Amino acid sequence: MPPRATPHAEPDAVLVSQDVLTRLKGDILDGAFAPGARLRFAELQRLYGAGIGTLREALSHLLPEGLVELDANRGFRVAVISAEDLRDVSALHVEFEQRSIVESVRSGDDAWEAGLVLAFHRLAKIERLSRDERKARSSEWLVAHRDFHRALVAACPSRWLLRLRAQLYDHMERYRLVSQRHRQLGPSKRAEHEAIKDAALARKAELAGDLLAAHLRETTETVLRHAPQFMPAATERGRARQPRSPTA
Amino acid sequence: MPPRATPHAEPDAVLVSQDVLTRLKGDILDGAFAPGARLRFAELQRLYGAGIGTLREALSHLLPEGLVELDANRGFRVAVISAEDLRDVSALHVEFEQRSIVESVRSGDDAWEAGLVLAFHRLAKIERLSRDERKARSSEWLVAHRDFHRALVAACPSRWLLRLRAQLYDHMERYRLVSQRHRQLGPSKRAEHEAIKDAALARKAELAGDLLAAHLRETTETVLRHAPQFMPAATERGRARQPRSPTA
DNA sequence: CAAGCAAGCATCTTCGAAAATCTGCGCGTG
DNA sequence: CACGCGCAGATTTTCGAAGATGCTTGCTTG
Repeated sequence: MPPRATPHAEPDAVLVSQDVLTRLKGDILDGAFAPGARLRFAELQRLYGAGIGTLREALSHLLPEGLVELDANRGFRVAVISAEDLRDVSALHVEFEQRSIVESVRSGDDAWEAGLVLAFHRLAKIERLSRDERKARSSEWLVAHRDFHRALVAACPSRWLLRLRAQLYDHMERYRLVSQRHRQLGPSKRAEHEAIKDAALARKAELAGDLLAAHLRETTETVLRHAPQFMPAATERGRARQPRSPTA
Repeated sequence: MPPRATPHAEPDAVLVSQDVLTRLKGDILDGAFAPGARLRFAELQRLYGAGIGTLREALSHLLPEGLVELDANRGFRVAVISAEDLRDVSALHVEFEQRSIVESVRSGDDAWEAGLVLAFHRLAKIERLSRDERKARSSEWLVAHRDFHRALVAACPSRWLLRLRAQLYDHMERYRLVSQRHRQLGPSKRAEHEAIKDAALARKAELAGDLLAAHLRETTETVLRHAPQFMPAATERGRARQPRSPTA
């Protein structure tokens, strides 16, 4: 599938580079750019309508996050994925989510509760829909899901824990989305989300942490179970050149 | 102190942007650019001899690492520091170092042992010197110290644990170096380093972890004890404009 | 025919000019 | 005198041309 770039989503992005960064990151996370694919400036320029310098800036931003890789004079590539990396990321991610939510529940105030209720409401509204409809509005679901999980841990007092959690969340999201391209949309996790939310609001920190951890582990298991389908298992180094796309 | 940029240190850096990145990061870590200071392109251009685009690329790289901050149309600033942030970073850093070294000791092979012995030797050679001499060769010590700590954990099988550890190490190093500008150079930690190395080579994973954690906690305590001296405690937002430097 | 070499092409990397934006100052006005 | 307005200078942001590098193809040679 030739990548089709996300349209401008946030007209409020003050900087072009920030807007490009957001869209590019989203397109890498949801697999519009396949893992390992080269990111050529000519194509990116066409897709995002930004200058080369601006694109380089956005890609440089993604470099330390581990979403793209750079080798000298050969340009940027989307970071590769592997079952091993997935297990590594997932183990740390589960742990960070758990620790974040425990601390968040313990120190959350009224504003946190309100934010959580709102985020859950938005997510539940989409998750109540039929599978087909959920699929059609998957990008909405993605944002709502992300916001819900962020709302759960938002009151965690450790900025660094949240920061690292966010990094790992991104990578897990990429694995989920890339794998989803090769299989059916799974069943809704509405009940699980609700249980976590209720535990959090009831201030049962440990319970919320355990539920969240189980929820995440299950997701990882699902992805791993389908891993061979979306990880072509060690194709030869460097990947075959992509067939020339249909052009404009 | 007007910042004086690090001279080209790695002639083997293939990309100008990578070279600039290395030097700029080093200069931020050791406080040549004070926390909160604005990073003006005119000045950076003069200091590093690189074009604006290249500088932007390097700064974009430092953005997700949390070493610089960006607000739209107002440019980049060195990330601010605070005792609260230091405690946050330190707690996670200690934990990550401990976990990394435990796993590293458990799965380290011959090559790891050799690397550790070598790194310790290099570090010890500098730490045996007198205080004055250590001060004179502080940049050498910095590299040796960094390499030693990296060698300790190098065999940890989790790439992500190592990656996050490295991020936190950088931030802790900045706190150490910025605080050191305002006080005497502390006593050598040679004995502690040796004890950690010996425990690691003796495959006493838990012991090595505990020693390392204690070593790091002590360092943080020292820095925190001197915090008021290098953290001017909430100067008014935006800081006074720096006096015009002597110019070229 | 295999290996080595060179030209041509594709692509990346660097750079600073031009446009956009912000900040500070001086002036006029209520 | 306080306040708002608008201009001038300072700074950031964007962009693509020009140079540098790597890859491929086709030719030459042993």
